[in-house]
Amino acid sequence: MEISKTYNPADTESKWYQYWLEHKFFESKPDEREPFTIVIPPPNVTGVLHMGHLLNNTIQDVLIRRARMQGKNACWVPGTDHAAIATEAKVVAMLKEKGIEKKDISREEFLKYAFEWKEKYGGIILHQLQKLGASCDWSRTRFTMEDNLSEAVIDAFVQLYEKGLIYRGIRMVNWDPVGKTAISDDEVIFKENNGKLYFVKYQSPQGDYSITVATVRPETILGDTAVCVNPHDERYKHLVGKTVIVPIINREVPIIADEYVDATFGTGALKITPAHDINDYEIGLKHNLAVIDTIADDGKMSEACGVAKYVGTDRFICRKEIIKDIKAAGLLEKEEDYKNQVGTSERTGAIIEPKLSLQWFLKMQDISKPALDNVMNDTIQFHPPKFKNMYKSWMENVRDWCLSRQLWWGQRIPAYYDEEGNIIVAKNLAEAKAKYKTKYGKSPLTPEGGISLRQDEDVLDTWASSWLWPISVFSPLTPEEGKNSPSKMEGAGGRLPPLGSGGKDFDYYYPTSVLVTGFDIIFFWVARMIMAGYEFTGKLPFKDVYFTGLIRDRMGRKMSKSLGNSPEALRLIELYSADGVRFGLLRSSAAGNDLLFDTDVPKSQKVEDVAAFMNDPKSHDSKLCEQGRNFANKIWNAFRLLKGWEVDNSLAYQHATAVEWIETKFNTVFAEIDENIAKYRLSEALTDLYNLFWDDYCSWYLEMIKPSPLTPEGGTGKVDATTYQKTVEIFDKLLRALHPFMPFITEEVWQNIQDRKAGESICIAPYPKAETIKDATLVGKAQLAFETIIQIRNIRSKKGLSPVRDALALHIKATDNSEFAPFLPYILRLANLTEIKFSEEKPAKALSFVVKNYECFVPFEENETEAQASKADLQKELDYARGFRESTLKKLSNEKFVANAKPEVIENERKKLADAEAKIATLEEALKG
RNA sequence: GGGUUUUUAGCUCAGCUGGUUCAGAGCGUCUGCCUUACAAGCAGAGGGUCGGGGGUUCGAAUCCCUCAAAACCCA
Repeated sequence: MEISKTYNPADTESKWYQYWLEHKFFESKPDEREPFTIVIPPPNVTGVLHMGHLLNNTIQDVLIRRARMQGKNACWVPGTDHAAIATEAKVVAMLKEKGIEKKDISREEFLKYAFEWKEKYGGIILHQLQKLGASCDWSRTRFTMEDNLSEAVIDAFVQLYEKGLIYRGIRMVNWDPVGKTAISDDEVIFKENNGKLYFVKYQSPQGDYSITVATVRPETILGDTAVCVNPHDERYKHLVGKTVIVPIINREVPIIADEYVDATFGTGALKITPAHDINDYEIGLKHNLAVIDTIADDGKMSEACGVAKYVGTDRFICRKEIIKDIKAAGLLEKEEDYKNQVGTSERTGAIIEPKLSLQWFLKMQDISKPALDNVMNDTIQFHPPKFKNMYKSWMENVRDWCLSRQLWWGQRIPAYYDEEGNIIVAKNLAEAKAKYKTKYGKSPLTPEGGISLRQDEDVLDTWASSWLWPISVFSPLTPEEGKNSPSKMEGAGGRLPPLGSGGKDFDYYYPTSVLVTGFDIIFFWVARMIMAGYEFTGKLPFKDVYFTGLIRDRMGRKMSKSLGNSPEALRLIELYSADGVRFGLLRSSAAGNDLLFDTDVPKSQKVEDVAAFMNDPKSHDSKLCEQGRNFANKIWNAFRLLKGWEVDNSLAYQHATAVEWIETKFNTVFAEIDENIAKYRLSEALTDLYNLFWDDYCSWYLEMIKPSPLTPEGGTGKVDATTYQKTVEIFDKLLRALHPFMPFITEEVWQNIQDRKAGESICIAPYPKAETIKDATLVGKAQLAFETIIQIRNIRSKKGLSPVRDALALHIKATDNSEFAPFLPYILRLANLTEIKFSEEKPAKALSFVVKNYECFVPFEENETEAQASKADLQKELDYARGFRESTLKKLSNEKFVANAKPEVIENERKKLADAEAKIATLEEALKG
């Protein structure tokens, strides 16, 4: 059968993925083996696969595939999160297209649409992961809004409330006026903004004095309830305690003094708007100021702003209007350009309005304690450890977590209110009623006899689902299983039952082995999962956390939708194959370090430029991925080569030396690879494998043993059976070692390089182990042979000789050939020599070079200039060797060095000195002639 | 403003407990090859006194101090 000259990944990849699924290689059930568990960082259900997912999931796949091959019970749980704000926004937009307004339909109807939307689009990203080769157990796919997982979220809320850790209160929150919901501090992204600083004059009631304040938000003037100065500010001391009139609304407010005010900023006088600035709010509390909320939920001015013509105007339009009016009133002193940081919503991009609102909060003080301690003492290990610092500073200053969101898509807060506003927190209405009765001694009835309990309208933050993910994904799939679970009965760690989970899966898989995620969600998610782990199970959720860096474009910018600078993941896979893309990403990403991806970027962020970029076939060219694709092709061709050989059983075993050398090399390098993976240095491990396969196995080993074509000079064109079998064995081992990194090409070749039984697969074949090395001197001897070969090739290159046609001879000045002996046939062959002669004589006309301490000659007629040049090369080498000898000598003659350095270091120096001296002698000898 | 990190070849980055097998890799560059596995390839070559300065040490890309530049996190 003719085998294609280049590897065609597209068909191969889908074929083998299908095969893996059919044979259920990725499915895991608890058994007696050691588990190795990873839960996927659930991608957003609205999302499509982006570069970050590609990197992150490739890493997880490498770890899980390796564990599976090592015989562990590998379980990788996939799933998605419900992404409250993002999904709700998508569903609202979809409804709008259908002509339906959210406000016109009921909560139940909305949720029906939302689930329909999720069914239709929510699985896209998981499907895309399959293209990447992700070996998830798809039968375990979970979703944060499904019943079991939702139940866990509600359980958690009730438990925490009962422990007194959850409270409801009016607090300043980050209000997203587009999403019309509160969001957490972590979801606010600060962006630089070119604004203006307005200097506005506030006059006294009688007009006998005035004070000028500087503000970037003049529209909030309407909510001002004080002007504040620094108590030490001499300019204003005499005014403290007096009042001024707020422009436009003519409200009389006090001038107060507070250390908070920076006297050097602006005019040193600060207007105080407690309803719309967190710092002003704090000052307001301290000084008992009134709070006037002048901006409505949608970001437009509310009735409370007190000026009829502004009501209903957007806050930014109002800003312009009000400045006009202030100017007209002669109260605007000046305006200056000013750069400041403006908070925007991560999900909707809207500018955040700090706003007072009634929300549910989780007290973080106590719950964060074990989560901090167990990371600092390395019970949970961060890779790389530098992220411990960042984690520590956040955890030590952690603020209470605003849990509620003013949305419908999410788990509805299980809090119930009666007519007087009493609160009952319970899993469901029935339990709430029962609890109510116990607490108040009566049923919560309305005067008409109906049930008066009304459930909170809000839902919980999505992270309140995600933080339970490593626990809740192992919840029983059927209620029956849950009932019989010992954990469910007794509770893990002697605590409360683990949140609607428990069961044999939980007991077996939890804690999970490792979490792989981007460091950008270290606070959102990682920290909270650790908290939840200790709080609800008494155990850590995972032992290791591997943080990936961010993927940036070639200009160093973060890849983002708005910049349009992110290549399409699936297109990259089409262009370079999944193996190629995996290779490209892994090869260049050290743990925790950002990765500059090398595809092109759009000319600008204009829609048409981004579109042109996406349509340009060259826009997705990537050298990184190309290298991966080329590597797959190299493997493919090594396979073709081996397949093309004819085995002759009558031949004796010819290549014992080469085989033993490559085995030694494999074992040496593989020990390093193992160590690198254990330390999560996947990039280094892959580089080692790449070099081992390409340089050692293909470029040296295969060239050594390749049967010479059938020729009159004695080439047989055939290989002996033992060599062939050993060569295939090593190839097989290399494929297995590489499989976790490049699953498809390795499966394809592995299946065809030897006969396989039906249902076999490389993904469950044993992972290689480094074996003990038989002859350690072999690597050194091979090195000597290779250097000799390179020198001769170099001569050919310099003299413009053909590597094939112009055969050369080699004379080595030595009588003892033992160091060369095992590799002589290979030197002869790979350097294309007619003979190798050992003798003390040196030929009259020859080019010379020195390897180790052997003087070598290639008989050759050269003219005077060439001869001079060759001499100069030798002289250069001699100078270097002498310098080298000097530095070693200096060390060894230094008493302090001999006294202080480790014995093996000294020994090594002695050896270096001896080598250098031998080399110098040889070089001097060579130069004499 | 507080904190963390980074600065090594033209570009992007490795370099783990200090010791010339440690000054590396890939890409790019240059030279020569369609040598019957592979031009997605083969064989060679050039290129850096490891940001500046100081210190510790027998010895520093590696540890310490300082300056400069950059990035990120928090406020």
